[in-house]
Amino acid sequence: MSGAECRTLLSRYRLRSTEGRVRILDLMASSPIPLSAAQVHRKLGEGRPDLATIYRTLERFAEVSLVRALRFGDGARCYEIARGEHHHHLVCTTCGSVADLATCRVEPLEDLALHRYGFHVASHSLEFYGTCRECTRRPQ
Amino acid sequence: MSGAECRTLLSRYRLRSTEGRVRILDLMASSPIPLSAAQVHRKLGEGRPDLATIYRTLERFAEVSLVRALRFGDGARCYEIARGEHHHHLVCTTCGSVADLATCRVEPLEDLALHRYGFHVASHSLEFYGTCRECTRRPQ
DNA sequence: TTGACTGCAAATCCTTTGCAATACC
DNA sequence: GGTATTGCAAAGGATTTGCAGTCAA
Repeated sequence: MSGAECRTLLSRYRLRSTEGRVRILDLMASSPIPLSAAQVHRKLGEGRPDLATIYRTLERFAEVSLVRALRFGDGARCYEIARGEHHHHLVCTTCGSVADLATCRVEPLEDLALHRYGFHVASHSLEFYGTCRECTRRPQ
Repeated sequence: MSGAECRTLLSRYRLRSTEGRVRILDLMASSPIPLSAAQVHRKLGEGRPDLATIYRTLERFAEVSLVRALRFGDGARCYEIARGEHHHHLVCTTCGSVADLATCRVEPLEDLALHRYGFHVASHSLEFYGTCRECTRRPQ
């Protein structure tokens, strides 16, 4: 995503286009995997934007649904650019890779929750942990 | 669970039966909802066992599968006594209640992960967030 | 111009660790 | 008695906050 495209997108969401926000949005848009605030900070060179600003910015982006907040089993809060459909993740516990699993078939469980418990599901999180193809092939 | 029962259970798992462990196990066994280390500490009166000991103990219990570790969307690590089958949770974002949803039907997704991505699923986490029956009924 | 945004430093919260004292088996 | 376990204090990491200065609209 070019700088101009980032600025357009930001203004569409009524967010001020600062250089920091453009850099963060650009990075998020080009990252194949979800990133934590610390990872964004590292990838942007530890300089500015400030770590605190990165936290605030990612949170702001999540508020307007520019990004989606995730939380994996290790507790790290991560964000991914909110393109495409809601989906789940395949987290490799060996190499740390994260792949998207497009199809979502948890509706039957949501129906069960409603009919048996009277519980209205607003959202859910579903993540899989295991071993990716490459790590399965690779010896040890 | 009585003190004696706790001690029996602990020794069955080859864990020394200290007073602190008995109190923690007793509490976990009687709690209808998962508890964090801080919650255990509070419920046990802020005294002993020490908070650090509670962290170590819950982690130890999880190692031997006396409890299961969970992590909800807010990031708090919680533990629940490991009785019964693997299951998922209905977390009410209004009142904070947590109910168990017994049935688990995510195998089709695990099959998909394997066949389409070559990803071997070892475990998964699935939690639902929404509004429980009581909070739905209750005005505001 | 002015309110949104940022940097910096400090504060919070959650969790872990080192170590000497203690309690269990 | 020997070792696992504990308490206490301190360290560590992630995240938030206060505040004054800065910048986009």
